[in-house]
Amino acid sequence: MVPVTVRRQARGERRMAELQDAAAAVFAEVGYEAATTNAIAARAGVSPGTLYQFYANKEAIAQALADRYLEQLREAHGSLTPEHADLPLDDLIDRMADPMVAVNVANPGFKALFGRPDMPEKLAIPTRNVHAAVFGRLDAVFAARCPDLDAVQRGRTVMVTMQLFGGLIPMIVAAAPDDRPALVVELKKVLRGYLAPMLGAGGI
Amino acid sequence: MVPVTVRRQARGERRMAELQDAAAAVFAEVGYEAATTNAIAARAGVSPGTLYQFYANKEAIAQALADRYLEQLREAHGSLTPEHADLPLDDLIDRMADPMVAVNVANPGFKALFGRPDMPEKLAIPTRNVHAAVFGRLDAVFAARCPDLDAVQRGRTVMVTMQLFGGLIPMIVAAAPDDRPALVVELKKVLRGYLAPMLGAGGI
DNA sequence: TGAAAATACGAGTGATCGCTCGTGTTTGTC
DNA sequence: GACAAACACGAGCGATCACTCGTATTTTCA
Repeated sequence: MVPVTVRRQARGERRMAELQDAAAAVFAEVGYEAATTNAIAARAGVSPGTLYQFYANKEAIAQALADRYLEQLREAHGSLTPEHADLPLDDLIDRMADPMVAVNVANPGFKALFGRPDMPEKLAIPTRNVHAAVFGRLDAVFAARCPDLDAVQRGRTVMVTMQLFGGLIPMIVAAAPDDRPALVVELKKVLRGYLAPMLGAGGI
Repeated sequence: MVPVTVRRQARGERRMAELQDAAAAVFAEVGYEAATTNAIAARAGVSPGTLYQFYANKEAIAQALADRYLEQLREAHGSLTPEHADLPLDDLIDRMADPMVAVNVANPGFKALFGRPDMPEKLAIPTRNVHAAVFGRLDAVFAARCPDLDAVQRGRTVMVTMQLFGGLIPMIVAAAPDDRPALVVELKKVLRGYLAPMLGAGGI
């Protein structure tokens, strides 16, 4: 029952968004594997059959969610381009960290989709897209800031930087809202301590 | 079919170890959720019924594995105590990082058991034990090194340090063996960059 | 207005998987 | 050698869950 091409009505578009919201909520609560498609449909106030009217299978919903996340990240990172490479390191770190934290806090469901050690292969594809997009951005900025750094070491640095986010952001998201600012400060300390020797003072 | 007290024979002890090995292998390959008890039994060259002769359920095997991990970590961290608090920071970092990396590389199955965002509640218990053990060790060392640091900030520092391991070690384990040394260097750069301002030069 | 397309329903199906149980085999003890 | 306890087997039970399908309703558009 996978409609190859369907002329969606406005109602259909709305349902798809509602189903994505429901999926995000359920994923956030019980994780991806334990989330049942029937629970997602129920959460959206819809029958199981209706869910499958719009999404071919469970993975397809997760992919839609991952794409939405990618979009949000792209927007949020709009102020992080090679042109900003000469800003003081603290500013650069703010422009990396703050949107990342904001998007993750606003979308608790996504922690269930990313950074999982064991993911169905199909889900790994949108995950890699997000990864690649972030990697590309950081790599471009680092390259602009340090043209002399060789590509291999730069790649390692970008990879490690991304893993630092991957390691610390779940902690920040899981923390009580009152505790988050202090943890964000720690995140930035980590980034500054790691990046300062390589990216130098830059700008100022 | 849960034997409350059983006089294990040598054969039984051997089987239990074989089942733990098989579980570690299967967990490493497909992750915890996707691992079937029948697959674990088959991997150990044993029938499903035999598996349940020794372990009450799937969680119980995971717990046994987690306990084994905790034991290995304890041994590996033997040279990290408050008495070593005055060593140069680089030495201290070596004593934290090297055993951590070694144990994780030697036990690829455990990455499926720890650092998961969504874990069955029962499995969270041995996970917390490991967490608490590592936390206690680091906290004691940091406290000995910086008696003036207030407990709240020290706790945050320990927590962040642990998350740094949690974020970077999977990357190191997943990397080709030839690439690992360079990544361990990066891990230590991260730790040094973050901890140096707080833990100071110490010792030397 | 009427028919086609899109949306919606929800009981049901097939497959999977954790776990059991009746039965047979090996090991330890007297 | 005899008896009990531990070990081992593997077909299959019960529950869960992704997904289907026949049918009913709403929307679109000529």
